[in-house]
Amino acid sequence: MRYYDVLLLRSSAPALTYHGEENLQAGSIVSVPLHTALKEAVILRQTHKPEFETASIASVSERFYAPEQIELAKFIAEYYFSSLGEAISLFLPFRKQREVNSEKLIVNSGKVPTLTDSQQNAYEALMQKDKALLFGVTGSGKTEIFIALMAQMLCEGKPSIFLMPEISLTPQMEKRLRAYFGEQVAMWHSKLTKKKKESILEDIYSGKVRIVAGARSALFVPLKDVGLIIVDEEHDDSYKAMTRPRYHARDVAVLMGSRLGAKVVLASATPSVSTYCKYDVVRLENAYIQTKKTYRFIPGDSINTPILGAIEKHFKAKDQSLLFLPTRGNFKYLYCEKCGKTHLCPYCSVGMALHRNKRHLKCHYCNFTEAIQDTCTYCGHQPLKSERMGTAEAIEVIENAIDGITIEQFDKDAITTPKKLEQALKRFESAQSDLLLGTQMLSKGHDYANITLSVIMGLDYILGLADYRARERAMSLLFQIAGRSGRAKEAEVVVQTGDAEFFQSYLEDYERFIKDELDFLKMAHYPPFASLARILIAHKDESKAAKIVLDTVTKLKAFEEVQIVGHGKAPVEKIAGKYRFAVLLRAENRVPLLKALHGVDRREIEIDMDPVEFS
DNA sequence: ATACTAATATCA
DNA sequence: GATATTAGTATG
Repeated sequence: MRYYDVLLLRSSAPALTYHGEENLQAGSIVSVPLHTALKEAVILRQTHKPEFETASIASVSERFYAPEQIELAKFIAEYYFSSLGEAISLFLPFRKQREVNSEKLIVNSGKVPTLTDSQQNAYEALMQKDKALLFGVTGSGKTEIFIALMAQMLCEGKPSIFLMPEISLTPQMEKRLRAYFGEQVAMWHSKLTKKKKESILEDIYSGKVRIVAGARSALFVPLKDVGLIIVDEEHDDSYKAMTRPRYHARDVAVLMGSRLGAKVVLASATPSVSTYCKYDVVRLENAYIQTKKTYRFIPGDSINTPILGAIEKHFKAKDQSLLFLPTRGNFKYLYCEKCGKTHLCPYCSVGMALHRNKRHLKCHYCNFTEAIQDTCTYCGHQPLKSERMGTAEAIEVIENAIDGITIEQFDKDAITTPKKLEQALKRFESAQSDLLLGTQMLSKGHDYANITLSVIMGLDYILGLADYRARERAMSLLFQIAGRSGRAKEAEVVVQTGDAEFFQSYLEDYERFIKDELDFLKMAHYPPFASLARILIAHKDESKAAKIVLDTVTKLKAFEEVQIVGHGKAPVEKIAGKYRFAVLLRAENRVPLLKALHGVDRREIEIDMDPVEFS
């Protein structure tokens, strides 16, 4: 009889011991009885007979996790503070080879995109490196480079993984990939039906599918001998998982690349400051002649005369426009109408959130609390404002002001399905609507060839968020949205902000912004010059939650290298009857931070390593 | 994670 | 005193 430590899939339980007759390898997927039901589990290791009675393994699946998958899961579990069972469950297992390789011919449609000189240069530079950041503006032709790289990998007999944010809303990438790789491409995301997933897995196992493109979960498909992992739009926060394991797909992709010997290409027109700092940069010069863009900066925080005037002018000229408005978050911030600046925490350089019911301002990092301010610290203007407009209101205001204009609402409320997305885009492309008005969704993926006017509102709001990357987020958004327009025609970009100077100074050079921002982050001790972790506590009993916080903080105080930036009630104090608390930690190096956190009792807390969300 | 067990609250 | 609800903990 053999004894095995097994991990229950999707469970936070520790490894449990079962027995069986068969000689099983680590990674084998089995079915084991627990209490009354059978559960899926993975063999972790063989072990000796324990003191207690063991139950017998019920059955052995023909699927298994490869040793590399288990090793990666171990890293993820340790770094992101999940159980190993939860971490291994991210991966999709391999299947035992049924018969000897049938027809294992490497087929490519043969088509390869013709690269321009600058694309060719970038391609060659990327071929030289194990990992790199491909930095190129929207429309510089990154996709052709990706395709050329994937085609080259196929020639070498190696499959590729292509990650992009929000797959369900980007069907055009599928079209482009299919044009070159046909049936060898599969699109993968978590919302696929079980049946669809099984059919794709079948195609992966058989070797028919050799390129998997999709959202962050596509990183974990069972492709053998992966040669290339591309992370497109690498700056996008949706690569960070918000449920356990709270991994960052971009960072895991880099790790995976080095463990598996795969090339990793991170790409963006507005790369994250951290990525730019950490990896070699391959610049992609502009391939096409950009049409002229004229920027105009206007003050204010609502749909005012200059904005209405601009929209009306383009509408009258039978041209199309786009208007961006950030999604209204849960929190309000005090900002100055005149200079656009948000009232910041004196200790953390992030926006102080307005808690109106409590009649105070609070820093979501360190919990510093002060009275609601009335006067702008920067210019002395008063009073400070907090109300901002939403999409629905904006549409109403514009419809009332401009006779006969048709507005397409382009946000999470209106675009709920891929079908609705397609219809909305179709209406706009066929000029049935004049103005595309929406949120962040506008900045993702789609090009709007005929737009002659982009209006960008609410950047001051983004700038004022309780987030150390608020400036980066605002700047990236401006570049992303401005980049959507002016493809075919000359375009005007109207930017509403009280801090025109800040944005204006970087308009021609995102890279210069990154460099300046790195200086700021270094001074303020934020990533990539420090490591952050957030502890979340939720408990039905408020005093108990507070006690857990205190116990945790007390324990952490013993670690000199770990700074407790702040702790207290979470920005949203109660969700689903549970009182929430949060602790923000910082350390110059991640290792002591990880060490400290592995030392505290983790049963009643959740640890969010490298957090991107602070509210 | 989930099911079981102990502890505690609720009810007639 | 019996039963419902909740909290705590072991699961193999």
